[in-house]
Amino acid sequence: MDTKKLARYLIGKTLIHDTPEGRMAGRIVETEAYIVGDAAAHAFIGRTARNQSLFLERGHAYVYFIYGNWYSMNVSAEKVGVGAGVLLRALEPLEGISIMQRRRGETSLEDLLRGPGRLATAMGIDRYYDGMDLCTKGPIWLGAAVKHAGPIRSSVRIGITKEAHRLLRFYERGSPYVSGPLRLRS
DNA sequence: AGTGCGATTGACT
DNA sequence: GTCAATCGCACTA
Repeated sequence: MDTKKLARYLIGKTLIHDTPEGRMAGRIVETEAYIVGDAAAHAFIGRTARNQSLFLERGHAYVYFIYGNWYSMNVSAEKVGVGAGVLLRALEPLEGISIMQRRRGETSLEDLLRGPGRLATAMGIDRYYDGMDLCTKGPIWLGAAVKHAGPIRSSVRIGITKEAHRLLRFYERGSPYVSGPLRLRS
């Protein structure tokens, strides 16, 4: 499975985080692929202290800090030594909603996990989780789909300038929990 | 040691 | 719709 396939595969799966406050879980409804040779990818410049988790075996967390305020989470996508990942851009709230709302403020269900920075804030994800294996049950992991996913559509990626034309963003069509402008949600 | 900028968000016009 | 905030990282010297 390559990075692009993983980005599609992850739609509908769940992200679960167990904390002392309780369990939080969300259903992945939007992803973006950052593939090998992609000038927009963090791994493009080669392995560094910051991005080394992208070079781990498929299924590990790469968490980075951006714009002085936000964290975003990726799933490493290729075999060891190859840098590529899938950015988690939006989740549908499933469990631990009151915990997440406490972290994010009094936001609607639709805005709670809509956007990479928002979902990381709500789920309590920071650099502590960087490098963790998401494929085995631990503090944070990826679970099976809880319901049948709707049709998956692709679009240009959001928030980047380099290689922005590539159709490497994937989302569940019609989901109210997807980020981005309306034309990129239907 | 200094510089420029980013896989975003929230506040404001 | 526009725009500032904010700081870690990569790069230059």
